[in-house]
Amino acid sequence: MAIRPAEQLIHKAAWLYYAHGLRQDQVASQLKISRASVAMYLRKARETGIVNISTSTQLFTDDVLARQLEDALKLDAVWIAPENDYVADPSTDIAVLAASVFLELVKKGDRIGVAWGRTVYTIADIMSYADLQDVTVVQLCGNLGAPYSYRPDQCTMEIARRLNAKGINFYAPLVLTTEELARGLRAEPVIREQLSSIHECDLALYSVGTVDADSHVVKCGALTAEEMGALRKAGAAGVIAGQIIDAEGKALDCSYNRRVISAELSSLRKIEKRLMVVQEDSKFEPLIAAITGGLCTHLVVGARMARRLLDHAGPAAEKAS
Amino acid sequence: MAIRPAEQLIHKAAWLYYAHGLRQDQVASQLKISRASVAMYLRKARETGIVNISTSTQLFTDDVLARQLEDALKLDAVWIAPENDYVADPSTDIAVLAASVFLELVKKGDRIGVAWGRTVYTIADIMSYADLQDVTVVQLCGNLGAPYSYRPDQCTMEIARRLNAKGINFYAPLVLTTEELARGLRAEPVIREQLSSIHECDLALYSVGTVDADSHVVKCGALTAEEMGALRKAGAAGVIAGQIIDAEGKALDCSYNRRVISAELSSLRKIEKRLMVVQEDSKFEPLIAAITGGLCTHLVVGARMARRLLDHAGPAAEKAS
DNA sequence: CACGGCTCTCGACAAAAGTCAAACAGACTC
DNA sequence: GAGTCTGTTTGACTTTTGTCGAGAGCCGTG
Repeated sequence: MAIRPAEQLIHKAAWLYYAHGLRQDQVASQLKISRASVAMYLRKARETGIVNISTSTQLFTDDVLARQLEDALKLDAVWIAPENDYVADPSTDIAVLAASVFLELVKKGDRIGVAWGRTVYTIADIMSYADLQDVTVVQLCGNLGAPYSYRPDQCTMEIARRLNAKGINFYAPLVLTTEELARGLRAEPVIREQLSSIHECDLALYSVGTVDADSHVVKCGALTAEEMGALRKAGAAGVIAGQIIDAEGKALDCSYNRRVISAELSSLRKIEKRLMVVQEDSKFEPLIAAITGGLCTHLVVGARMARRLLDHAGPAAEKAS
Repeated sequence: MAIRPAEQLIHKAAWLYYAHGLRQDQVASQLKISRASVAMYLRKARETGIVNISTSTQLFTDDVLARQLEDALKLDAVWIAPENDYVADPSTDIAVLAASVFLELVKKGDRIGVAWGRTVYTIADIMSYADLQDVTVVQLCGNLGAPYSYRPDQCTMEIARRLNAKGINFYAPLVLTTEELARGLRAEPVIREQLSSIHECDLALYSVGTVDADSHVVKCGALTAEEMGALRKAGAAGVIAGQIIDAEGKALDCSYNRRVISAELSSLRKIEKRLMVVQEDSKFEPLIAAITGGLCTHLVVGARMARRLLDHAGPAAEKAS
């Protein structure tokens, strides 16, 4: 397959069509090919990120609510997806917004840490393609062996593919059976190096998980529902990158956390931009915990959740002032 | 006119169409308006920069020639527009390319210095709209009083308008009749401040002018053809932001330069990214002078000019190594 | 309160873009 | 050297989008 001429043609077609504003038939005659081919090239150009079509996410930050939340929660930026409005599925809207925001935050040369979960995978799945140079996407936590559809490595690789970036996977299980084994594995040079380089990321993308029987970590088998119940009694408030956090956003002192291979929360906090995306209303408490723990600087939520957060933070803020 | 709801609708339409990928009729039914209105909103969204369509300029840097030039001339980046190829007017192609490159180089929060001339105005004119926040566009040199079509303030304002940025004009003439008056004016706090803040720019956009009777500065009446002839004999090699430079790219020691109100070359050199765009083949010597003087880090030229530059620099580079 | 002048909106038509099956061209295998 | 497989190109067709003039709503003004 002659890859070069094809690539060139795609670039030229995209250039003439999008930058010069020619029509497809004009491009076709310039390039001496059929218009149908031009249409195909243009589709490829869009799919591979040679052309970038992005909408301003301004609309969602212009919102007064977003500004109030930024102040109340001391966050760098908040985006709020309108809910029960004109879009069929509100949670899709949040993911679409999150994908746009994410793409807006990524810069050339960045190193990006990606966690996992349904939310992250949904974002990856609808994210448009881009052609960022020198971007590296790293996995923030260990893997699940099971054939589970939102596996950490899948999330990482899919996002890397979309950005035309390098994806670095984490070849270790998320959770091990004994603390000793986990300690040993963390000490392995390969793993050690990867874990210690996480704080060098410029941007992190994650969501937060609940700590009930429906929790992601339970459904994927990392914990049983009973174990989760016990952890909950012990103060578990949420899940970040596979780790259990308490209401203060600190790693819970428990056997499970000691058996997990994942980025340390302190490393995560060193990442400049921490983009947290929450789709479900049920994640209110976990989200509060994550924010309290400083695990989030940029936030994408739905309107209902935003109002709840403000109701929660508002009184506290008033008290403080 | 209710400006708010209209703006909101444009945003929503753009969002549903470009981010969610709905069809226009679907957007129309969601928003409960006619499809024709949706089409109109989308056009407005594109025209105001609410949506951004940008093509990768990769194609033009991938060129071997561009790489060779970068090395030979010690430039940060070079883009080469293919000439006598498939596009009708090669100089338009250079301007289109320059506009894309320019938009790619601009970041949020940047301060941009803009000079003037036909090239700069052409670029401004075909540049697509963008919605950058907190961008400031400043004029690099004084103004022409005459109703001339590529006036410095017009260049600045047009680019500011396209970027949805703040434009800061320079309310002083480009050239005065006496050196004394120029000194006095430069000492004025308003002017002084503006001149001294130029080195804080993150990006500069300019071209270079010739020093013959056809020169821009002659045509707009800043200099007579005779004066220009004399300056040429005295070593003038090009014009940058209204100032005459010699073959070394230094400001020529002459009365004219002392009567000009413009950014000092040393300030220009402090700007991190100096994007120089040259359309005409006749500007070879002036361009060499500008590059020699370190007034250019990013360059956009046509293929013919690129080859001439390489022929010129190539032997010298070989001699050096 | 009727009158231009203004913009916004809509329906209908024309133009442009997307899609598909079939033909085709290379590369590789046997 | 024929056969197969994969990926590209094309013409014909369908769907989607752009545009234009007519009409509707909305102000300030006389």
